[in-house]
Amino acid sequence: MRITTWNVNSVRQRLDHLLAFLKEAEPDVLCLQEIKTQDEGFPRAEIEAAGYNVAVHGQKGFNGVAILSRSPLEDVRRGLPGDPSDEQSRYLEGVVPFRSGVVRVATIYLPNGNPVGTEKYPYKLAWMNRLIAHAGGLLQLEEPLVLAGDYNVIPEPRDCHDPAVWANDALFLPQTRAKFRELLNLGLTEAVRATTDAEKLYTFWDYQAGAWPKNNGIRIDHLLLSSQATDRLGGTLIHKHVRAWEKPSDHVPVSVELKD
DNA sequence: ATGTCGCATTCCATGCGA
Repeated sequence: MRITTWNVNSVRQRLDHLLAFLKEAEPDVLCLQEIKTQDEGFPRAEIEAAGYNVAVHGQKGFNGVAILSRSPLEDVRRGLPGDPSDEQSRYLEGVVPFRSGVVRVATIYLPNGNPVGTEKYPYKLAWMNRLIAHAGGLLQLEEPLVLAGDYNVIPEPRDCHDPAVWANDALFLPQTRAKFRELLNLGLTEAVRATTDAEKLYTFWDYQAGAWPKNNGIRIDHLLLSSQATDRLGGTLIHKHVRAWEKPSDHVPVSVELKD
């Protein structure tokens, strides 16, 4: 089965691209981030007409996540546990059938954290701590698990065009990358790096300063797999051509294939 | 490292968050 993550930067602005991508790539599950709408504004009918079930955790204006699935979603949980006062919609999980059992899939929009020096960076680190705690609990289920999303983390220097530019950025600070490693060290496998050592693999290109034509990108959209999912890992794909579509998102979809 | 985009409101311009 194919599981894909995509930060669409407004699902309503990107509906044509979304429907074209579903038809082209035929993902079994598509995790969306930055839908930038409340649940009522989500284009549910159009997506259901394309053959997908929908689970949404929306928010007015910013953030917002969703999971689209060919099979009905079960055990849907909205929001990341650990802070009842957190009102930002950045996490949603559910399970879908896989082989004789299920695969659990989460869509994640991890806080950006910039500007560093404001309350935004501690919020990012606290959110990562909550994700680590929650992922640890999910791993105890010992089932195939895919944590997919926009992590707003550049894991290593080779994951950006020019590391010097990002040295003091919340996406690349040593503390950010250490937290990301802490998550991986629970026993998760980052699917793209498990399947390729290629250089200049990016998933995001800024709208500004000609970043796309200069291939001045960063790799921040990741799929993290439990051991039970990693055992079925068949391959990964960064759908780079989508960035060249007219009026694109600044992120492109990233897919993992799990062998049936 | 700033050549852009999308959202909301104060609503035909500006501030905010990427």
